[in-house]
Amino acid sequence: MSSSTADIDILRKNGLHVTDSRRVILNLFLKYDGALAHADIEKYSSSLYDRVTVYRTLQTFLEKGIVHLVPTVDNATLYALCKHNCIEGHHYDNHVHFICSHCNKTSCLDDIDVPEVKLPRGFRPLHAAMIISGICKMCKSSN
Amino acid sequence: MSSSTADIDILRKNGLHVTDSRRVILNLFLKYDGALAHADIEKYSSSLYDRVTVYRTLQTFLEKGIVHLVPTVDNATLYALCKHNCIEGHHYDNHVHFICSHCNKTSCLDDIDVPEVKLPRGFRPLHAAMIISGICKMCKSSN
DNA sequence: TACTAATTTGCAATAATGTTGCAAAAAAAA
DNA sequence: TTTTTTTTGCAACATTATTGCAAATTAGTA
Ligand SMILES: [Mn+2]
Ligand SMILES: [Mn+2]
Ligand SMILES: [Zn+2]
Ligand SMILES: [Zn+2]
Repeated sequence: MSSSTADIDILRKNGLHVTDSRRVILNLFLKYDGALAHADIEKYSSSLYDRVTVYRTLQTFLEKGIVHLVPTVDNATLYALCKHNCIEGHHYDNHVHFICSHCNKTSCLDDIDVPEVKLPRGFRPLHAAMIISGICKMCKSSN
Repeated sequence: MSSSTADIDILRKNGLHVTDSRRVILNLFLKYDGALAHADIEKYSSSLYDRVTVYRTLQTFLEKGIVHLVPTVDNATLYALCKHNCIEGHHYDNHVHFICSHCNKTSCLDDIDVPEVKLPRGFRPLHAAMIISGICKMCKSSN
């Protein structure tokens, strides 16, 4: 059985050294289709790595444009894979984020752009984020 | 000179005991037109009250519907006065929030509703939040 | 006003989350 | 294999927030 090297490719493409922790954490994102918190990563990676290593790995992924921060309403720090053409120093994350109040999963709706809004006179917008909560596809269909 | 009792009225109307800290903190919100963080309150109230008292006061105001939490992109906890008909246990805060990247002030755009968005099949929306960053009215006009 | 009951406050302890410096370990290059 | 560079783990520290409890304050009643 040949194991995939998609993770290695992504690390190499971004000029990062290939290390155990980076591979494991990146694979969590590749396998789980949704946003992950630091605590999730500690849990799913069986506490193999030091907290600080996890923080630093996420920070590195952020800087390289491998993941982006997900806006939240409850002050949690969430990370999700960038699926567009984010590069070092600049993210292109203007999609809507959805959080399910049933399963608590936060998803990137990568194909739904944040809509334009007409602001009061004098306000100049530069960036917009949108968070929609409700019941997700999976939870709705499993009823 | 007769000092206003708007703050006392609000506290009474919400069935809260009238105390020094509650009056001072509520007046900060009434005078400052924007969102405040816990640290702002400690600063502007001249550190008169214990941190814990400030936390508990904000929590009480939240529960009564006197203030609402403001969504942020940088995981800061911000509070702003409810200007609509929020009541104990239920907020009606579906307006857009604007954060100025110049003066850093966060404003409630109370008259701008969060727009509807067409979601992928299967997602059922219950609530939506929107945060727009850019240059605010004051900063733009003072150039 | 004085008294009483209920609520609120301040303090100390504790928790959760995140950051920094530095030596040891690991990865990449030579 | 050896050397150089990067990454990791650990300890210490910082910030933000929560809890229990006794003292102080508020509101209602006599
Ligand atoms: Mn996203
Ligand atoms: Mn608001
Ligand atoms: Zn769900
Ligand atoms: Zn401004």
